[in-house]
Amino acid sequence: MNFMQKQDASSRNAVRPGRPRSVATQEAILAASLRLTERVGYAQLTIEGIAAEAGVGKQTVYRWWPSKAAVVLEAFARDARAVVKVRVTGNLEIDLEKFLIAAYRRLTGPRGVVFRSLLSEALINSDFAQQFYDEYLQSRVDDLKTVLSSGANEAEGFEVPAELVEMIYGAIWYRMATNQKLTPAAARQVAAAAVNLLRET
Amino acid sequence: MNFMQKQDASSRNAVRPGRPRSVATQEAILAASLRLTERVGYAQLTIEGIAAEAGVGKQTVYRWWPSKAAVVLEAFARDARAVVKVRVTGNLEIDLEKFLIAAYRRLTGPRGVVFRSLLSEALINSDFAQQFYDEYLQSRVDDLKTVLSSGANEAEGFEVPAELVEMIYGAIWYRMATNQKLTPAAARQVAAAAVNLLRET
Amino acid sequence: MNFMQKQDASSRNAVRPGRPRSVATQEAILAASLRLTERVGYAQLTIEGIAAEAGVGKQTVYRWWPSKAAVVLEAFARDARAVVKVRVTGNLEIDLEKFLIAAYRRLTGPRGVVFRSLLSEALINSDFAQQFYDEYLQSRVDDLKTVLSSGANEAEGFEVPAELVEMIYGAIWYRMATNQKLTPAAARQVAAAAVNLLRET
Amino acid sequence: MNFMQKQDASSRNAVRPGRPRSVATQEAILAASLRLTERVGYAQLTIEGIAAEAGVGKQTVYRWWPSKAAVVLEAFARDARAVVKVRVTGNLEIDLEKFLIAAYRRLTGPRGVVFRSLLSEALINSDFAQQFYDEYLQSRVDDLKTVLSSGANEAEGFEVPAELVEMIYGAIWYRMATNQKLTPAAARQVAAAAVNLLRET
DNA sequence: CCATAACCGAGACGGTACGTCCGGTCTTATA
DNA sequence: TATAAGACCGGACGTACCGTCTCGGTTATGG
Repeated sequence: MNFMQKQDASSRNAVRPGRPRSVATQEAILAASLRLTERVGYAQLTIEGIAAEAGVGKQTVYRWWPSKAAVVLEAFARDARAVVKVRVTGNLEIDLEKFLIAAYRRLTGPRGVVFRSLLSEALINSDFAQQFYDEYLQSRVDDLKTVLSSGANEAEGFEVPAELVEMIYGAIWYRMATNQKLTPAAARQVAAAAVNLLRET
Repeated sequence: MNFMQKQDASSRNAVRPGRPRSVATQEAILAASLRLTERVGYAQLTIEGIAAEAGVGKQTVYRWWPSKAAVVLEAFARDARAVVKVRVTGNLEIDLEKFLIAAYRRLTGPRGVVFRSLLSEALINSDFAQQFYDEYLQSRVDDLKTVLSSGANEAEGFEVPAELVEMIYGAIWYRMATNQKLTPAAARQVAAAAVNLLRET
Repeated sequence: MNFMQKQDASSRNAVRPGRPRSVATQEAILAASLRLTERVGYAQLTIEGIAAEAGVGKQTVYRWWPSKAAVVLEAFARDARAVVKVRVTGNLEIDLEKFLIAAYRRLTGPRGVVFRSLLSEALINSDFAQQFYDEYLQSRVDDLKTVLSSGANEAEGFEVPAELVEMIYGAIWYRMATNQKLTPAAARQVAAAAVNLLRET
Repeated sequence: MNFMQKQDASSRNAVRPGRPRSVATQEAILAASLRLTERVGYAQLTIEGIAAEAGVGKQTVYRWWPSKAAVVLEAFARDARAVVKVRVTGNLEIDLEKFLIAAYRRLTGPRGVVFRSLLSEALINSDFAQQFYDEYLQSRVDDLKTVLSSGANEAEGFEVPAELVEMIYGAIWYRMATNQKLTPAAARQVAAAAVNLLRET
């Protein structure tokens, strides 16, 4: 769960001597990392800056996270857990379109900047890519698969083809890296294509 | 064309006073930037390192490129121009599969590291995203469209749907950012899905 | 006192949060600056070189001193405080001659190189000239005045004429800037002239 | 004579093939070096700046002078040759006072900045110290000796004591390096002291 | 009158140091 | 033991000049 942090939950939750970890401080750091990423951009984001923004010592950040990417990932994933929702009605066309439009919209605006930052890091740091997948992307993939397989509930043991997920989410990332807006229209086109592909199978 | 450089082609080609730019130096820098990116990774790549590797003064790098991303992009794009080829036989299934397998293979191995670096930068720097598209990606998109539209030559004025390109190339980028190998099998699955979608239209 | 440093004594001696300044580091820097000035000369002296010689980060030098001149002045003045001594017997001729011969000798040899450096800087930087006077020269002027006025103790309220000090010390600086050795003979001649002038008054 | 320049007069005056040295350029460089020294100070003076100010290529400066100190010295000495004058009436008190007041005044104002620069350089560069003496100071010393010995014309073979020159000019340099104004009053006091010393002998 | 040669402006080049920023570690006092 | 503060060593930033070089072009002498 907390493998992004230097000490995992089990050892932290055990009763230990000394002053306990400050939850308020931890949350100040996570909030500051989101705020700063959105304000100045990931390249300009520094651990020093996060600490200052959170009103915290640098050491305190280093004690719990190994890098700025780890801090931002935890902050982003925690935020997503509270936000992302899946509704399935049984009508694949409508469900998928709604799901994708929501996803495209979520990634427009401030949080999109943070997401691009994480994706950017994942591309050049394979350890982080794994953490990014486990901490955040896995859940989104599960969400998508839930939607995609809801229309195929008659066929037991149906498995969503991997390349379909790759192509649907990949299409978002393509637009992100090519300066194109994540419009509802774009979402709709991808949704329609995905439905076509799924019917084919 | 050369807008990645601080001075564009027209003014550089004009007869100007002073010692002319050294071609050997320029090529040493570009070669060094590829070599170093592959060796130490983009995050560890520094202008200072490029200069040292090329046996060149730092200022000389700064004189012609504004950032490490710009150097690497020019080196990568120049290299790609010499390497990427498109063959069209008229058989869409086979042509597309061959095209994608070649693309997947090219992005495995050293050059893939460089490509990820550029993609990584494009995600957090929209100016660079534009340059990346203009200098490199545009051509790849044209290549793909050439292949995709070759099977539809009967229908005049046929236009490849934008989301198709997004989904095909996006699928590659998805695998890149999630630590998955770019296998020929993965390429084949995407190719097959793309053919299905194209037949549908 | 410590106005050569970026933070003055009062605020530094107060209990402040954070890791305190390292005395060992400070002394390594001062020692290195003398060593290097004597070895390579003031023009070739660099902050970078001082830091390297002291085994210290560049920033640590910049944190406490604003320029190489300031470092060298503090090192030189601190050293002088431990070395310069005045003996007064009441016999003006002998006292002055001894005093000047000692001064001439001290400024021959390695420390002379450092002194010339400071003088050189003072001539083209009037802020530094003030600091040089306050931190170092003032004491030497007092020493000289002590010697000069010791023979005139009968006359209460006797004041050494300013131009006398200027001419005595100026004679040293003249020889320094004209490649002439600071010989005991030269010291003796100036001492004799000074005694004559003083008797006249 | 011209040993400050890289090529001496004999070889330059000899008839040689090729385009001859441009006098206008040479004078533009000398004038620019004085102007810039007075404007920005010796520490901020650069060969590059001199070339730009003179509207000249850097190489042209380096072709004729080995360092910025050499340029400034030639410019300053040439200027002084046209300015400094000695008048001797036979009245030592008055002659010396007038001579020193003029010297003090000359070194106040812009040219004083240049003189301090040369003195500053001479203190840390003994080769330059020699050139400074030969090119400029020697003449001033001769001037001073002319004045000092004019009152002693009855005594044949009279030699001005070296330490007297050192003390008189040294007194000026002392004031320069200690941020004190070169006032006529200061000149008068030194003149009076010098006369006393001379009468003594 | 044209070849040869040196000069000149411009500016690229390999370097060195600048003064700053930040990374990651450490050492204080305090909680 | 955690924390805020901040000093520490180290490495890279992007810039300024150094002194050298290589262009096109200019101005002399001499064959």
